[in-house]
Parts: sequence; structure tokens; C-alpha cells
Amino acid sequence: MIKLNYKELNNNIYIENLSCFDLKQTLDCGQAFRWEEIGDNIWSGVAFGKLLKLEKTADNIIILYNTSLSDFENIWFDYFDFQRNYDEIITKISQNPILKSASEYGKGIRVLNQEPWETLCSFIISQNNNIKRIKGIVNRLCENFGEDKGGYFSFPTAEKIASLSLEDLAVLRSGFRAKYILDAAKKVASGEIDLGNLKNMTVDEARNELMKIKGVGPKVADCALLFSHRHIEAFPKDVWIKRALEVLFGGELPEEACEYAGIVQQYIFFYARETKLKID
DNA sequence: TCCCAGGCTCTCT
DNA sequence: AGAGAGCATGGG
Repeated sequence: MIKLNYKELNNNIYIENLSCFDLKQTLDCGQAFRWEEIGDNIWSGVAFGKLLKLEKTADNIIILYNTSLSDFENIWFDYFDFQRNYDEIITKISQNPILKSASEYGKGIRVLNQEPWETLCSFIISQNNNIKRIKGIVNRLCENFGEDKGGYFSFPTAEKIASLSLEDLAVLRSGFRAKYILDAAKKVASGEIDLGNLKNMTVDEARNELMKIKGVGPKVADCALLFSHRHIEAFPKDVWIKRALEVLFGGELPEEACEYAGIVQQYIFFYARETKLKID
């Protein structure tokens, strides 16, 4: 546990002396698709049906604008994983020299705790796709089927999507993924799959549960488990990670990293993409 | 033009 | 159980 130094003033939340939190690294590293940079170290996004603008100042103060104390403590504190001591994790994995440099590279990344349905749906869309186009599809999903909150849109519920047809989803231009989105929505809306219960299962149980959905394999399932169900031992293996594991470790993640596999995965993913790691 | 993108399903051995 | 084609769409 870590003690967070924060206060509310004029309906803004101010956080001081927070380490390991870079906005770009956290919000633009491919774990979430609804954040955009609207100014120098100022980001805007929607989560849990709420619009948030936040800034990191030059003297390391984090400001959450137009945010009540209760929204901060009930939503954003957990969303940004503020309770977790990343310094401690980095220290531990830094016994390994490669993990040391990878974590130095991406030490501003925090693994978000996002909404389960949004995360599952977003990573279904992510398969065999690129981040720019994923964001486009997610935006169209929200604009067409989310709730208009006055200037921005919430992520549509599984119930809403489940009530639609494949033809309705054509506006997304999501290609072959539309039928997977629909299948996921129906299984979640009907209660056949209880997303809220996944955090109480082991990773293997939870992964098997999610893989009952058409279009959800091990990678998409692990992303959902890592980015919205606090299973930080989940380790999504995409093309980048597979490449990086080969080049950096000869194929397998070092033993000392397994306890924090998901967080380490983010460091490696970030490191691999930033350095455009290539085989040979 | 061709290739690829935070994979998965289906089919064929 | 392992390999390989096909998949929708759009950017480089």
C-alpha cells in the first residue's frame, strides 16, 4: 500500500509527489483507446460514463479537473491504479538487467483498471488490427450506440449492443469482428458470462470463461483480464511481445518477473515498440 | 500495388 | 495438436 497525497480544491483534485505516472505512457500505450492529448501534458478521455480532463504539471502535480472527491475516491483512484507501489515492483524486477532497462524506459506506465465490458469489447476489436483503426472503431461504437452525455458519449452497454443486428453494426466498419462483438454482447447481457465475477476466479478459470465468446482467444482474454479485472499475473502475448521475448530472453519471461507479469508485459511492449525491436 | 496491423476460427493433416 | 489459409478494413 502507498499513501497518496491528494486534496480537493475548487472542484479539482490535486495529487502531489506521485511517482511512476506519465500520462502519455499510461494513456497512449495501447491499453485504452478513448484518451487523447489535448494540450501539453493535458489529456481528455471518457471512462465509467464520465468525461475527465487531467494534467501533469512541470513540477509533478497531477490535476483532475472538475472532479469531486467522491468521484476521485470511488472511480479514478482505482482506475489509475494509484494504490499500487510501482517503485517497489520496478526495484524487484530490476534484478534482471534487461527488465531494469525496459522498466526504466516505461516507468511512467500504470496498468489501468477499466470497465470490464468496454475492455473486453475493445480488445475483441483490436485483433489483427492497428491502434489507430481500433480507436476509430471504438469512437464510432460510442457515437452511434453510446449514451449522449452532452458533448461526449459513454461506451454502449452490452445490453444495448445485444439488441442490435449485424446490419446495425455495419456503421462501425469493423469487418469480421462485428459478429464477435455481437456474440460477446449477447453472452454478457444474458448473464451467461458474468464479467463481474472474473476477478474472483483464477486466471486460467477466467480465461476459459472469456474464451466461450466467439472471437476471444488467449490474447484478447488476457488483455481483458489484465486491463479490467486486476489479474496482473495475466500476460497477453501479441506479435510484439513474442518478438521481444525471443530477442530479449530467448522465448520465456524470467522467473522473477512472473508475479507481476502483466505489468512487466507493459514495460516490454512499450520498450519493444519504442525501440522498434526486430528479429535479427 | 502489396503488406501489415496488440488474433481467431476453421480446416486439414 | 500443430500448421496454414482466410478474414474486413484502412494506412503506409
